[in-house]
Amino acid sequence: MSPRSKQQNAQIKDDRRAQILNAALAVFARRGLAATKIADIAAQAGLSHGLVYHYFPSKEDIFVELIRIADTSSSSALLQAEQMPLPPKEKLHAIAEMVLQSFQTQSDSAYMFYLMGQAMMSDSTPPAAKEILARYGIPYEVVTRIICQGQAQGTIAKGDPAQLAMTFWAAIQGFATYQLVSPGAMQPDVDVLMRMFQPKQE
Amino acid sequence: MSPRSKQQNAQIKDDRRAQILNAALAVFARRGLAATKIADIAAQAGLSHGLVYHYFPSKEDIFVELIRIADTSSSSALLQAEQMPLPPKEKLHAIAEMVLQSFQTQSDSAYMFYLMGQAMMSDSTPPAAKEILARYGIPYEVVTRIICQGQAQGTIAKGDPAQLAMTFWAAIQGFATYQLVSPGAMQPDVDVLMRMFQPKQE
DNA sequence: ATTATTATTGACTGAGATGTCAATCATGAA
DNA sequence: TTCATGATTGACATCTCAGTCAATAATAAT
Repeated sequence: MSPRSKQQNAQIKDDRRAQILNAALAVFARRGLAATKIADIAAQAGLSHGLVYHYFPSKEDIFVELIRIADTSSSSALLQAEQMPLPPKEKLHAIAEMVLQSFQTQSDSAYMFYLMGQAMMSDSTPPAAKEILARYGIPYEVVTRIICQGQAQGTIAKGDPAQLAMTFWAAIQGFATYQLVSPGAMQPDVDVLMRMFQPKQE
Repeated sequence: MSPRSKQQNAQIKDDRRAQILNAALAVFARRGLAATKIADIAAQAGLSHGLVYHYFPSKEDIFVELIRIADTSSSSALLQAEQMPLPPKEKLHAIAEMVLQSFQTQSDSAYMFYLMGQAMMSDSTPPAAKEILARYGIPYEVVTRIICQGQAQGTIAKGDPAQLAMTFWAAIQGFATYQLVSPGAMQPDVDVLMRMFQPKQE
């Protein structure tokens, strides 16, 4: 009666969805949402453009899904990092290292980062994605909290914690961009970045 | 015989060109090249879309012209800054302040910065723009030179100067993005940025 | 083999954007 | 006023691409 089992079909579906999302991430990051044709995504994924519509209702929906994934995965990674049993300064160091490392090893990560930046900037970002991004603040908040703790114990420089956190992420955002422009050209040095938090020495 | 003098026509032409370029800069930065319709630029500039074609052969040509302007103006600003009679560290400080200040006062500047980043990243950047960008390295080289001088006299931390320069510009690139996402929300602190160059203290 | 089910394809349609162009408007010289 | 020049407009032809859909391929149960 049934040619393929439910499970088999579900498996194929999941595989194809992942395949399409992966292809779309690379193409979106490199061309931007508007410049990307469904045919580009299909080609990158190695299937017909009709099939893409079998799995996603539209180009925008793929984009929104990617933003959703980037949001949840980065938020959970940061919340998890916050739990590490380390003093504040070392925790920031570990976070920076983790993020920069991920830019090198899995290019997915730098793509995701860049995609978020793109989506936040652009007026042509789909509203559904804008909504997710409006709520997006976990990584920012985590870093702010850690900075506050470090300041309380004097291991991190004084100054508005939110501003320091913003500077931290702005620099990392810049690194992600750099990494995509010149892949593998130069590994940013975490220690240099961490000097931003160096308290005045007397 | 002549209804308007050559000069008057030249004046109008220059004005319109500038008007269109200004409008295009704002729209390109916010939407990206592909998502921008000629009609958007025309609307922003307050004229018909037909007229845009009277002044520029295509959307891409406008884009390339903007990249050319960004290239020459930023290069000359940096070369000029290099000539300031200041010790290396203070020179870097002055450059950072100049750039960050310009993000606040004339939003043109942040737009230009972001546009360059976008153009470097994107696969859909017109080849002519890519060529300009391939040669683009003056700001980078200037900062590298200043860092070398500072390292020679011990006022700037040791480490690969090119890498430090990259980190410097990556952070500033991040600030430009931040500034466009949340205009006026938070002024990045130049001193925080400058700590990246702080040599180890004993 | 047959068949039911679902994945997969690619020709097709319609929306919308680009780039063209004939007609119109604005201006200052004559 | 009239006229010549060039700026300016908006309707139009053309093209590209998003999204649809009827037809086909693949598969495993029967």
